[in-house]
Amino acid sequence: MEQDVISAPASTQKGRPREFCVDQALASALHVFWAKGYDGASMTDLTEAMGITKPSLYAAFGNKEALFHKALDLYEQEKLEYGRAALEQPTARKVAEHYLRGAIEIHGGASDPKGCMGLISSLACSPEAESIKADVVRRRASSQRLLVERFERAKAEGDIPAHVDAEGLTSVLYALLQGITVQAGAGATRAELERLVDTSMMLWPSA
Amino acid sequence: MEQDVISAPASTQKGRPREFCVDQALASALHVFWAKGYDGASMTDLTEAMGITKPSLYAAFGNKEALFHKALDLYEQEKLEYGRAALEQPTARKVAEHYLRGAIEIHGGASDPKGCMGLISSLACSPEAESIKADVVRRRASSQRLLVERFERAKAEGDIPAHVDAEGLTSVLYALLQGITVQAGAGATRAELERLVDTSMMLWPSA
DNA sequence: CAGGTTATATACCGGACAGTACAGAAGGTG
DNA sequence: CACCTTCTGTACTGTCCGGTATATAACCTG
Repeated sequence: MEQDVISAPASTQKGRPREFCVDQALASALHVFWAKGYDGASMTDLTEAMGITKPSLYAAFGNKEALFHKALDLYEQEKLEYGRAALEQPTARKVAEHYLRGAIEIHGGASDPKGCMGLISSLACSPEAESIKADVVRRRASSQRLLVERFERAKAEGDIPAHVDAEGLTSVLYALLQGITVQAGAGATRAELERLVDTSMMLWPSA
Repeated sequence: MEQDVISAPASTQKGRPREFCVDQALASALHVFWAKGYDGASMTDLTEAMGITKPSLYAAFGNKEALFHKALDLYEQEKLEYGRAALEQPTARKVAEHYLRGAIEIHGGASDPKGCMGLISSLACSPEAESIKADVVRRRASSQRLLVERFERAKAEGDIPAHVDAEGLTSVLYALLQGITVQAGAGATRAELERLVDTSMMLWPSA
């Protein structure tokens, strides 16, 4: 099996062509998972939003869990871009501010569902969704590690006081981030979220 | 109906006496809702933990939603005590620290489930659980208002700088609180949570 | 055209869900 | 004792869940 190793001659499709766009269907699925969480999103919710039937979904994506992981990949690539961009800001203060303002834009915006897809899907925790939670926690830990390293560098560069704990500061920033997504999901207005961020930045340690 | 208005003479029980303690059953239900959230807790989970059968549960508590609201009452009274106690601390800094350390104790402790029952139950959001979410949000808003008033007083008393936004500061403190419960639920150790709080307190505005 | 391959739609599977009908058991009161 | 009331356990309802068997439709190659 899997032996189209070398000389597949641009293999023209065989059999009936698919009638929907996989990427577009995945984007629709992402929207449903984001709004309802993994457990809350039923196969009926998903197929209706994606505009396909269940057998088509299973043929294209495997099963509900595999679909979720692919949707989470897309979410991380497209929607959590601001987190990667934040790391490249010149100072720790600007890193933090970029994170927090980005969170308002993405998790409190008007076009997409409110809140954080990962948080929503990992807090509920049906027994079967334990691997979902584990995936989310693992991804969060890896991006959190990057932030710790960024703050260590900031200490070395002097834009964070030497007595500050880089890991503690990262946990604080993530807590603020999580609080923003929670409050956005609970119906906080954009103005309220901005006051949260403004006040956070006022507390941020100055060089 | 309901006409035991005046002269019920200490009405001795009529009919077969109940074989379980309602308060104890409610405490068991609280534990299940706390661990699994409203949607995640099935009637089977609840009846098994409470040690009673379904008809007994329905007779004593009404239905699943009514049981949840009663469990949430108990949760607020017993487990969120630290929030009320915090308001009585002499300075704003001590109010905040009491809140955050209390959160570690309750939401990151070893005896009870990790995380916040309200947050877990309100983020999932099945269509039917919308009233659950509304209840949690309403309770949160009312306790948040008390905190704003406490910080306004602190500004008047001078232990918060005058330029600080009391509502913003309250949102920040709640965000930290929510972050603590999220991270506790995701498996953070007590030491990690304490570093989070230590760092938060270092950022807290000094008089 | 026939034959192979892949996608589609309908209709179904066993299981779990919240909630309940019913019969019997346990207590009072005459 | 009979009688009424309330609780208890068993067994059931209808609905929704994730996942699939089956038959047919659409495309290729020969």
